[in-house]
Amino acid sequence: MKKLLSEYMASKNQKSSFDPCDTNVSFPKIEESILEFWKRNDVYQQSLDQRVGRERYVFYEGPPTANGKPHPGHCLTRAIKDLFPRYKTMRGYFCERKAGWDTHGLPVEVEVCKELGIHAKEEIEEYGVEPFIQKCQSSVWQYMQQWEQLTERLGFWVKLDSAYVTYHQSYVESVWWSLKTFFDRGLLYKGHKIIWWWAQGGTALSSGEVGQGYKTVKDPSVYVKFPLPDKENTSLLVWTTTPWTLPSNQFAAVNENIQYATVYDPEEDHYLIFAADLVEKIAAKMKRTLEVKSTCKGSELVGLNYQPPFDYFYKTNGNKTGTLKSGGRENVAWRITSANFVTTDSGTGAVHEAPAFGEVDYELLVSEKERFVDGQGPELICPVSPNGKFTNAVPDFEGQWVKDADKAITQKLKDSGALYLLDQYEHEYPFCWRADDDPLIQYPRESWFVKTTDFKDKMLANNQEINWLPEHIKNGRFGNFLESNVDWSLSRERYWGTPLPIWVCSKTGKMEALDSYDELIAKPGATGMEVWAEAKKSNPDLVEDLKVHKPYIDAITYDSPFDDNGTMNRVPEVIDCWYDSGSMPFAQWGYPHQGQQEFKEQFPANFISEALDQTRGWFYSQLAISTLLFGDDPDIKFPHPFENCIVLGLMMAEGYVCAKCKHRFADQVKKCTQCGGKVSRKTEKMSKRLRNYRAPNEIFDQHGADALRWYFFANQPPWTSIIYSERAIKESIPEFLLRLWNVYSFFVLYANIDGFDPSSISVPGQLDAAALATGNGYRPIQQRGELDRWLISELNQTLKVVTERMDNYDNYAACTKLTSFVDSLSNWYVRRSRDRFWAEDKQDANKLDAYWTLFETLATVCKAIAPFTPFLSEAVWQNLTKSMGGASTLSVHLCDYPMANETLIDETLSRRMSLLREIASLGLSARMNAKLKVRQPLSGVTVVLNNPTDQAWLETHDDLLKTELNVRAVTYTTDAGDYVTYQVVPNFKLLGPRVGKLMPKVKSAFAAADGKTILQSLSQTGKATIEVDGQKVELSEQDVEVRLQANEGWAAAQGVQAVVVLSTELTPELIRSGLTRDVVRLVQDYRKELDLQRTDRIKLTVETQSDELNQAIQENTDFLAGEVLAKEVNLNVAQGDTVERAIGEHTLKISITVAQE
RNA sequence: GGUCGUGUAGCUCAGUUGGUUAGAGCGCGUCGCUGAUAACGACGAGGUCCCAAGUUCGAAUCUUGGCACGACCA
Repeated sequence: MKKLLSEYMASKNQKSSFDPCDTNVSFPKIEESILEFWKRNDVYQQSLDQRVGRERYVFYEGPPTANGKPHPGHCLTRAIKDLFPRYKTMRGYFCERKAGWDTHGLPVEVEVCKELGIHAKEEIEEYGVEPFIQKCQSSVWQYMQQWEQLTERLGFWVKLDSAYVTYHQSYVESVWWSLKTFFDRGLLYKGHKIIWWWAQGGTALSSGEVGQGYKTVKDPSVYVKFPLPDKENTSLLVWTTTPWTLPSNQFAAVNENIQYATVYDPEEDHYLIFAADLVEKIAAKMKRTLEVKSTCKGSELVGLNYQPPFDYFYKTNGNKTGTLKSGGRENVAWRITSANFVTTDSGTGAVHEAPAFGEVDYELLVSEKERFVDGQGPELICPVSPNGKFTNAVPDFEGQWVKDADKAITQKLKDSGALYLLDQYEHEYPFCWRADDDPLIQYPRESWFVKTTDFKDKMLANNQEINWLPEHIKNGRFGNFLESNVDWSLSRERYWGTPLPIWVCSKTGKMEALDSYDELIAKPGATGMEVWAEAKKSNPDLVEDLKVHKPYIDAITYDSPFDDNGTMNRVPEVIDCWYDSGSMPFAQWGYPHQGQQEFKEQFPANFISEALDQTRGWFYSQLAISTLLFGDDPDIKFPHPFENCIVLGLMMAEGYVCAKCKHRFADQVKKCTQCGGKVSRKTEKMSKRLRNYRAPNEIFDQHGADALRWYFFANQPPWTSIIYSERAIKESIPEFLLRLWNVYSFFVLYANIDGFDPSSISVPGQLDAAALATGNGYRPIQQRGELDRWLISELNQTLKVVTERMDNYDNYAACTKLTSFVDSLSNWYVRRSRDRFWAEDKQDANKLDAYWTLFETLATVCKAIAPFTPFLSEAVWQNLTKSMGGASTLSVHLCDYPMANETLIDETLSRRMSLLREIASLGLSARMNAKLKVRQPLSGVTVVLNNPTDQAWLETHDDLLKTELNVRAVTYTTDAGDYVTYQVVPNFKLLGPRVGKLMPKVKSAFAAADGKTILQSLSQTGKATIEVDGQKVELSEQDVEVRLQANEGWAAAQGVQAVVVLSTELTPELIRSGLTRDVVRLVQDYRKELDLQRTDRIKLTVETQSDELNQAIQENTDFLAGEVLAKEVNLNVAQGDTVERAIGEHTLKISITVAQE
């Protein structure tokens, strides 16, 4: 029955259908050759070409910045971005994938500054904007090669050579077009914004930068009296930790809903108003007794005027009033207002407001301003210059750095009697991350804004139509962010960015926006183009795109259309680089100056995916720009510019940290190499600084791109945070990739031995069912054996689920299904079919069925996993189709995605087979429990089913169970007598709603009742009753569930559907049979020890004093000889090299000599 | 401080509209197989489903309040 390896060796010399495959597979090596194959045949392009004219599936690439090395997080993004376009392409869509690069912005400038060893803005100016920009432009491509390499190595199919680049002229002009549109529609305006300002460096810091520089510091904490003219001898007690902002005070804020107390301070003979909850605390600080005279709600204080502690502005404007929109007049400043951000957590419950130096303060000013008729409200007071020093508006402190002035200001408050209490306050305060000792200040700067708030409702409506994965992003993080939308602060006082395309008239200050370079230079009186021309002349390598950048674009001026003597100059700002990337839906085509057709066909995107950190980044910038630009167009429906968005989780690194010295290790170590401390596992944020992750290339080289991809796709839904651990990646290989590979190599091994030749198919193509049907010896599925039908049924069931899940962007569930199918394929189909592959007759129909079934399954699985693991599937496909000499589809990636043929899904068979597998598993479990190893044959098992429906079918599979369980007989019974107790439990789902509160009592009634009686009644009459509290509850068959309980004293195992009971009685004959198997095992071990070839035939001598063993071997000589390839078996005195072994109490000596052929 | 998310086995994670025996893989242990063989397979141990209260006949699942962690924002 078994085939000799020598035949296999011989078959190698014949023409074989498949290249033999190495069981010691190296996936990385295979992948390299597949990459080569794809490149040679331009397979990606072919996959597109064959879909031209089909419905499009539009993918937008969120542009990465290539000025840093790619890290594992980028692998995940790129893997997901590859998966769905590949899948959709196979499903028949036309899916072009244009790459893109984000190139502008502060991070690029910072990199260049680092390289130049400078950091302040002045230093950039000193170095020269022109060479600086040129450096930025080239620095952007610093790691380009690594990015392209990663992209290709990961198998991310994307058009790199036609990538869009945000600094390209066409891109910039497209962005200009959108800005001009906004400008012309009045959506672009200039306003103030309070930003974190590095005064010494003269630049703003982004929130990310600010976040890096927090330090714990002690600041003065001052409690200041703000006298209330309307209340005699009474002050509002106000608290601040920035005394330097007091000269700029404009309001005091209270919370309308907090209770405020008027307290009397006998030592000062003065009344103070502050939050009632804080009276004790402040009294304690002052070490005084404060008497509460009355309390009131904050709302009663709102509107009162006060005298600020400094009168630099108050003396001229203190009594200024303005007309309210609601009618009436009110003081424009130095008035108590309400603000709900005021709390009693610290301070006094009354907050000093200096709108110039606090973002919330500023918002308060803006909302105050809105209450007044235009032009009559409060104006911003800012007596500090951008260098952080007081101006002459505050003569007492003029020229002092504000933080230094804190002391003098506090002293002055003391002198004037305004200071009530001086304390210290410890808190976190931001410092410049580049100049450690420079505290940042909040400071107002002029900035250009996009009026996104006008479109809030439209953006929300647009958002509602987007399919977010995970769903909670829609109304959670992203929705909330939209709800609290503020106008987009667009401009940056920097150098390397898209210039804001607004030109101002030198005479009138009137402005216009332009949207192309050609339009600019064609303007009447346009001059300054020579600056670029000269730069280009002296360095012909300069890329043409730089001419639309600073400083060249700034050099160009033209005659003002607004005033005959005026000149138009560009405003100095560049724009936020997020605006660049958010414009890609149209700017990637240079729309509308060019690419109108492309835009029309590829807007909006069906699919995008980025990580969670893009919520306020690219996801928002795209949605905002798109909604503002196209939201009013009746022809463009929501959602746009993207329909489905997978929001990826953040990637964590697995590391090991020493508990003692905090030293970090990438690999697991037993003890800290630095201090010998205990090292424990820790997952934390990936960080370049900690170097707590392995470079992607190392993973590719050791485990391969498919391993990494499959790990990403199959181990968790993509939106959970993913731990990037080499260990985990490695461990996920055997479960799927290797298991599939083993099945495949098993197939190749035997197909070659038997000369199975699939090239008999007349038109192979994609090896679909119709093509296969023409093969030699191919029989329709229905005519094949049960195992084959079962496998094909499972296969189609799998395809059905996988396509359903993938259509819902659920790659995780799809992979789970594929994994379980490959498990069934390997551990049931192949395992149970092995002897068919070993069958003697090469033309045996049953054998050919096995080949065709496995071949079809492998080919189909190949196609099904192609989007997930493109390399492995290609490698298998190439070999499966090798013999067809080009008549089959060139690449698996040019195939259509396999769809389920539902007529081949046999649910009954599927159910039965899983029952059979369960019984086998129970049998093994019972053996384990009874400590009866599988090698020991048993006389039989008894299977007790709790539902006899499938018994007849099972009985036809006795042989299978006999082999699996090594028993001589299998019997089924429904009356298990002593083995089993029937337990009848209520069907809670059905009975629960019906009996309601009676349920617990029903439950105990069931427990008390005799299961057998109920079952009998049910099987005879179809119903039964059970008594609860004197009430009768009618039961139908659906109302109960039967459970079997294996009784004590039997070697039995119970499952959900059956109990399997072993016959444990061992006859001498059974024991001898088991002993023989033990001998086989020992001999095989010894063969291995002797390094014998698997094909070597031997002469075996066994010497033993045990009569029983002698008898066993004599009875089973043929079996023994067959198993160990022995030409002869002797029971003599062992000679030559012998080993002594024992089986239980039997000892034996074994000697082996290789038999000559 | 706010918002969002997460908390289930040693680890990484599933868990469908609430239904009473909570799953998978890895790891670990025991064993098997030795013609897929530097593989492979079976079985097993391991859980206060973060805590508490509530709703319900019934809660890992729903509600509320805590706690812890993470992210974003302030």
